Formats: sequence, structure tokens, C-alpha cells
Amino acid sequence: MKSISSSVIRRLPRYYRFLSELDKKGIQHVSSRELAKRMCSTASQVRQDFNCFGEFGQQGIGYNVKKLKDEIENILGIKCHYRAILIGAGNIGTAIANQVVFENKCFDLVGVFDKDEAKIGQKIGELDILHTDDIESFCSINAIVTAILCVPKSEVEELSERLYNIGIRSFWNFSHFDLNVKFENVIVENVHLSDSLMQLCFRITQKSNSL
Amino acid sequence: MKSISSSVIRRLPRYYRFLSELDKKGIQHVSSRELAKRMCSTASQVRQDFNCFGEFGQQGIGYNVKKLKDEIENILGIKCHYRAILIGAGNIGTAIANQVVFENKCFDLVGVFDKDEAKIGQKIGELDILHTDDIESFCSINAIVTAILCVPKSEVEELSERLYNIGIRSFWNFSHFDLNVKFENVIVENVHLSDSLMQLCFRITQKSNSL
DNA sequence: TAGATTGTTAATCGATTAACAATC
DNA sequence: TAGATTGTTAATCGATTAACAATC
Repeated sequence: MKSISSSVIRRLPRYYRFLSELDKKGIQHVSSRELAKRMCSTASQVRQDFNCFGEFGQQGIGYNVKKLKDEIENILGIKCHYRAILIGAGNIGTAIANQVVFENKCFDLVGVFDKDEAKIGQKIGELDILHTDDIESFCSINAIVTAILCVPKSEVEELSERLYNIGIRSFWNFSHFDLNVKFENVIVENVHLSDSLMQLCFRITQKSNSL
Repeated sequence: MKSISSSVIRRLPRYYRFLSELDKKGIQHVSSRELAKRMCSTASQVRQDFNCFGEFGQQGIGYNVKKLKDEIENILGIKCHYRAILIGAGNIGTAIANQVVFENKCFDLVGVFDKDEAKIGQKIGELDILHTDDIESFCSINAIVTAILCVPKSEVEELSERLYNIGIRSFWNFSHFDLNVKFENVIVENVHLSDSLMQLCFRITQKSNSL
């Protein structure tokens, strides 16, 4: 398998989602042209993208949906079920747990923590909300790979240090605290919603300037 | 002003956030080297990025934080206060409204809608939650630029058509429904949280494979 | 066979990095 | 003046697009 470039990797989740849809519908083959249309891309790019990991296409017919989907699943490591904890059971934490994490095969959410006493004992999904003081003891008896940070920026500095100290090396970070700058050799996937909103703002501005 | 490439645009919100921080701290100048460190980038790239919109740097001293921040503010159109409505007052919608939209100067959130009768009349921030049936009448007396879609994928198809029909041409979309494919000449900023989670999954997988 | 579509090479395009004179 | 740092050009690198022979 040739190495996969970073721009291909960024596109893999979308390919995966679309191929899953096709697979559910029972569609067995799809052409690069159709995939491109759906991805807002070009047929050439789709073929180039898939070229680097084996041969799933047949001339005149297209790509085998199921095989291609399974291959991307392997590359991404979906089905690995990495064990995760979530910290911050506010609106965003609750939404993320219910609408994204529980729906997903990549990660098993096994613990939810909050520092607000009023929330302790309430549930998110099937999980009791535990106190953040108990993170260390919880993690000492549960091997945890990833922490999902849904707490305000001001709390992330101290929290991330504690998590780092108990061996957690990957983070899904919803705050603006810059974990990459604080730690080396740590995997950080940032979700900067306000950046996304500013991008939208820019595009509206650009459009109205061009009228 | 030279034209701004799309990769520069993607970085502008982060520059803006960092420059705002420096400005709040009263720091007046910053070098490309420092900015690069913070951006996980290179000094060369920072200089190249700023080169395309005027001259804010002084040899030997660095960039004027305030001027540079204001310029980016203008380019992005922050302070335009585009009027927006949000549809779907669940966990994600509530979190987005409180933690992102109300905190932001780009958009003025002026209406929140949900189809769940039980939520009608409750408040998000200072706004009463209204019924989605009332979107058309609300928008006929309030000029709305943008819709923030926090409803399940299954509802977006019909909803987006209604919004399109009353003239809304930009969307901040939290569902996986593909508005770009449905409409032309519409600005869509997608937030695909599950894609982000898959990226994280991939990076963990990649790291454990390389050990 | 004719039509469709892949796999792959080559060409183009754009983004990043390196280098250094200019200048504060 | 010496040190720091920009602005800008040139070189490199990588990603996208075009083209077409191979083949189902």
C-alpha cells in the first residue's frame, strides 16, 4: 500500500459516510464520476485517491462499494472501539455524547465527568455522571485512550495536565485551549466552532462585496 | 490588495483569535516567529500570509497587533452582525447558541425555532423559542441572512427548502444532509463532528500501527 | 463490438519553504 | 553600528487535473 497523503485522509470520512449509505441501499457498484458529484470533487481526484490503497475498481463497471467501504473502515480504524471518557456534561457535552459518540463505532464512551455536584448521579445515556475528582481512580481501573474535553477553556489547562499524567495521549478538544502547544507527542483533534462561524461570515462578506 | 488564497482564509480565524488575545494583554507587536510558534506553522508562512493584504510589519520590530487584528476583522466581516435564526433547540442547538453564537460578533441571533410543542415559550438566552411553523411569518418581518441548522438530517431536506424559498442563502449546517448538492449558489458551512471524530480515530490507529 | 470506466502517467497548478537584501 | 525582523523572490514540494491506453 502506497502512503496516503494528508489531503486524502481528510476526505476519507466523507467517502466512508457516502459508501455506507450506498451499501445500506444495497448498491453494489459506484463510478468515480458519481462519487465525485457527491463529494463536490472530480472523477480524476476520486480515482487518484483510491489508487493509493489497492484496487477496488473494474473498468466499465466502477468500484465495489462494500469492499471499498471495508477498506476505508480498516484504514481509519473504525471498529477499534477505543475507550473514551468525556469531561463536561453541559449542553455541548451532552449533545456530543448522545448525537455523535454513542452513534459512532470508533470510540466506546465509558465514563462521563463533571465538577458540578448537582449533576453527579444524573445520567447521560446509560452512564452515571461522576465527579471530576474521580477521574484518576476511574482511569486506574479502566484503560482509557482518549478524553473528550467539553469544559470551558479556563479549566482545560489544569485538567489536561491531570489527564496527561495518567497516560492519556489523545484528545478531542472543544475548547480553544491550545493543547498542541502545551504537550508534545499528543494527538489533538480540535473542534473550533467559532472558527467555522467566522469562515461562514467571511464567505457571506465576500459574496456581498462581489455584488 | 492581492487576492487571498483559500488556504490563507482557512487560517485567518486562528490568527484573529490569537491577535485578539495579544491585544487584550496590551501587547503591541508580535514577530512572525512568535505567531508561527503559536499557529504550529513557520515564520515564512506567516509573512507570506500577511503579505497579501498590506503592510503591518516593521523590520526589526514585528507586526502591529492592533492594526493586523483590525484588518483581519475587516476581511472576515466580523462586526457585520448578520442576522441569523437557529432551528432545533435541543442540546446541540442550545449549546451552539449559548457558547458560540451569543459570544460572537459576526452574527446576531434573533430567532430560535423548534417543532416540539413542549419547548415553545421556553427561552434560549433572551429569545423565546418559537414554533417552526412560524418561520415564514417571522422572516417576513425580520431580514434574515443565515440559518443555523441543528435539527436531525431527516428534517433538513424539507426545512432547507422552506428556508430557501424565503430567500435564505447561507447555512451553518450541523447535520449530514448535503445542502451543497441540493442547492446551487448557496453558502454552506458544514460542521461534521463525526468526521472530526473519525480523523481522531485514524490518527490513533496510525500511531498504534507505527509502534 | 461499442460504451463505459478504471489505473496511471504527465502536465499544471498552487502552496510552502528557503534565502536574503532592505530597513527598523 | 549590530541585531532583529520584515517583504519578496526563487526553489521546492505536493496536490489536482487532464489525458489516454487498458479492459471490463
